[in-house]
Amino acid sequence: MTITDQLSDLLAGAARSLGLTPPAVHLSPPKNPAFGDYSTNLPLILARQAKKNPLDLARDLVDQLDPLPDTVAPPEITPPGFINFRLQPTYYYQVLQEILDHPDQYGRTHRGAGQTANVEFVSANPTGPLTVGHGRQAVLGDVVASILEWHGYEVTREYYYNDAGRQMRLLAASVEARYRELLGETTEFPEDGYQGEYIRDIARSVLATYGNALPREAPEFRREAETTIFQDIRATLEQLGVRHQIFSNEQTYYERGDIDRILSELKARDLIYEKDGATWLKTTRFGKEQDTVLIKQTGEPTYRLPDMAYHRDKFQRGFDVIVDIFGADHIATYPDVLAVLEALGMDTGRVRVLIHQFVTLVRGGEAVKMSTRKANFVTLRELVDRLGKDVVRYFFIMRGMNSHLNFDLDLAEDQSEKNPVFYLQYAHARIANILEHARAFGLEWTRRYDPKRLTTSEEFHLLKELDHIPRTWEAALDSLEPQVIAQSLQSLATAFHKFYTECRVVTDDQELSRARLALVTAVKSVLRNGLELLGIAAPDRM
RNA sequence: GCCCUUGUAGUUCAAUGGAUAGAACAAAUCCCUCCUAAGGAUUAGAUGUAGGUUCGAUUCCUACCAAGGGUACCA
Repeated sequence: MTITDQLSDLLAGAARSLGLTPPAVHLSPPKNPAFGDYSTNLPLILARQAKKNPLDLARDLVDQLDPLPDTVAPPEITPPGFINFRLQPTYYYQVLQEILDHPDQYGRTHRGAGQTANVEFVSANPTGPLTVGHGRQAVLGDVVASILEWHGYEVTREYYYNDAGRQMRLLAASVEARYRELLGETTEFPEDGYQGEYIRDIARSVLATYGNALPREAPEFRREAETTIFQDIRATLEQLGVRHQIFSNEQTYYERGDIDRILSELKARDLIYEKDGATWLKTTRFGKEQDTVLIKQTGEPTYRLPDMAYHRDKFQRGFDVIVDIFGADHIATYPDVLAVLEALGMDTGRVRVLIHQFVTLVRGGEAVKMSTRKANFVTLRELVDRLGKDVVRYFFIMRGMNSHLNFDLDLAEDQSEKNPVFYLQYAHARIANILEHARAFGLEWTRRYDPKRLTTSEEFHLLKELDHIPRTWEAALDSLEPQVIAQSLQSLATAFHKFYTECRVVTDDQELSRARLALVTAVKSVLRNGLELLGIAAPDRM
């Protein structure tokens, strides 16, 4: 039980003993250190209910707070009605000891212990290389998965793609057109075809492998395209440090009959009907303005139907948590899928849908519309090649998924040297260097140290940052917003760099040195854990 | 038209309804006989507009303006 939980309980108890019914008591570290270490607005919230002035109520509440843990100083009351708690040094020394005792447990909640989670992300159809835009989702999904793992979930990272629809046919037709061009035949390039240079490369490879006599619409065109492009996608993800355990595709659900099964169940529940030669889903039942086409006039389902089959499959595989990560273009479609699953009797409360906004690519001061078909994209591979995995990952993860990110290609390379990720890594490397330096002086951090030798404001600032880590990393589990982890590491690194300039670790005073070695050792493990969560290297040397 | 997301410093982004709105880059000025200056210190600089709710609003509500996405037989 954390100190804030204890204080919350005490405050709630105090409120009840005054005859009040308190809401969830909220304690948070105030921005201004003059207001103590943790602060609550409970008197302000309860003033109306108590029919009292908040300051008077605060005094009454404080009078009822008994007994406080001995690591907490007597609380202070400040206008307009906050109660501020200050923690004793012994509390922070305990935090330090806790980290040193269990460096890999600090900040874990085990809330997911014994549970499984599935995170579906990237899921780009194999029609072209991954773009910078996909990079955001790749990193977001990977770190969300890591956060779940950190808190005890057994996580499956999954990639789902459509391999049965119009896009893949168009891809095959584009390859075939380039193939026939190579043979000198006059062909028409398909309207809306894929225009990228990589299509010509695939056509050349088809020619080299299968010769010049492939019949019209030979399956080789598609197969070769899919295989080649998928290899490229997987290699790019690998470069970014993203690994999916499972690749699922739409075709499977046709073959297994799941699509037909969904259809007949929807029919049995009177949720579909025929009109104009198409099959419609009654999405108006779910509060939409219009019904939705499930099967086109051509007899081919839209992607929604296999999506439904795929999601039901994920339910049937028994995951406790199912996370779907989509770009903003899917915002209108996932409610249909969820509504259908609900209608078919599944508990959609297990599903967490995370929508991220798109990355706007800026070149020469102007926004570039990216399109795989028109081949005016910048590939993710190019980006990772040029900037490196850590810079690219950090760039995408340091911002909230709802921000409409601007990515300026002209600045990317300049900025990459100034990427804040180096600030974090440098803190880690500096500590590694201190430890090495200490060893050279015959000073090894052992379990023996006297925490009371830590007294300066820089040391306490660091200890307080360490103290904040668990609540921040737990908040990341609730919100599945990775940027709060990045922010917590930034604050920790800032506190460390400040400490570094003000406090020398390796000194003639062996006892002081040992205490500071203990402190930086703790900081180092938290930084390492945090960087690992983000999938970023924690180097010992830079 | 309607729906979703977003408008914060010159720029790119932060800020569970809290107290003095943070950081980075860009600009200006300092600090390496000292464990790595990829660092530290200092200066200047912002909540789109108009209302509302609240003890308190960047945060919640309404309208307007602007950007991105969606608006159903592309995914």
